[in-house]
Amino acid sequence: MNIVLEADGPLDPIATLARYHVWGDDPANRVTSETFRRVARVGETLQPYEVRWRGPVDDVDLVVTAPGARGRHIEEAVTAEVTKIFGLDFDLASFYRFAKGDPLLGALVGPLHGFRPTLAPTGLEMLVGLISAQQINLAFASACRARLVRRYGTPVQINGDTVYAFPSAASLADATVSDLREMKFSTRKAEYIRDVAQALAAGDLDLDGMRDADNARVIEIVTGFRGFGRWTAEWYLARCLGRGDVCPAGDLGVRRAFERYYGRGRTMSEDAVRRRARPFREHSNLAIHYLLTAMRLNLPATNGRRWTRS
DNA sequence: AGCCAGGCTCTCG
DNA sequence: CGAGAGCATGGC
Repeated sequence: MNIVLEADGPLDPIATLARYHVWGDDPANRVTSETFRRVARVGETLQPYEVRWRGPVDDVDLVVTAPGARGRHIEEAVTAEVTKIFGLDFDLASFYRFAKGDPLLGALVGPLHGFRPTLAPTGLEMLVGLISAQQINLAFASACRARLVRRYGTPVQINGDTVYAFPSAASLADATVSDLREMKFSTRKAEYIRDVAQALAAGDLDLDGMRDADNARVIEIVTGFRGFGRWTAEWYLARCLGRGDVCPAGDLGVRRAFERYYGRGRTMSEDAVRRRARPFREHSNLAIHYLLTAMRLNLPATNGRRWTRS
């Protein structure tokens, strides 16, 4: 099976996929300088696929090959995953117009032209990633998550590479706390992962149904589970559901980025970040991802001009 | 050595 | 309620 997806607006695949390796390799999302490889879980079927890209940043085609794929629902599932992973549904043109009105964002969008946030293809993968990342440094979080993928996922070969299908809810629901502890999760995190997997397997948590719920309702549902606070729920909204009007202001990285770019190096409280982000409105998600990426790449706070409060 | 890392829960006062 | 301890491990 061979699918070509056209990006609507600019797309820089390397910058977009960087999150899958900068804090450690992800066995479920394999990135090279020319390819992205993953396994889609479609019912009982494990469908490996490879994505390559061609053309300039402003006119990129994604070429998806899925060896052995049969059936329309497999093709639709793979297309849906690629759309999320490459952030194809984000409206960059609209964001770039908005950014021009904010001198600071305006200076950052040039160097990051075509960068898009990746969206997690499945809710379970997002939630497990978020639990992994709570409180600890991202390299350690990535290592824990990778150990979990290798232990509970399923290895699949594609073009000489081994990619792991992310574990199913059922397999994580059967995991014991002591098994998960071996992945270096804390006892509590092990319980959170097992519990949310059991809720999914039992149908007590309907992640698909949350697509139609408003932000407040999603936060209410997610934070109803032990181990899931506002930070987790807001990142879920931003990086899984792709909601534009979300700012995880309590996030350490987000706060540091705001302190550097909007706080002149002075510390900002979560509430201060939330207030400063309010004018971003439906562009909040893209704005914070551009700020976080600018921070990671150590881009200067201004473009030779000084930002002044109006 | 000790403190911090993209949090959250639980326990006290 | 608000503050503070505890969690697990690795890097500095």
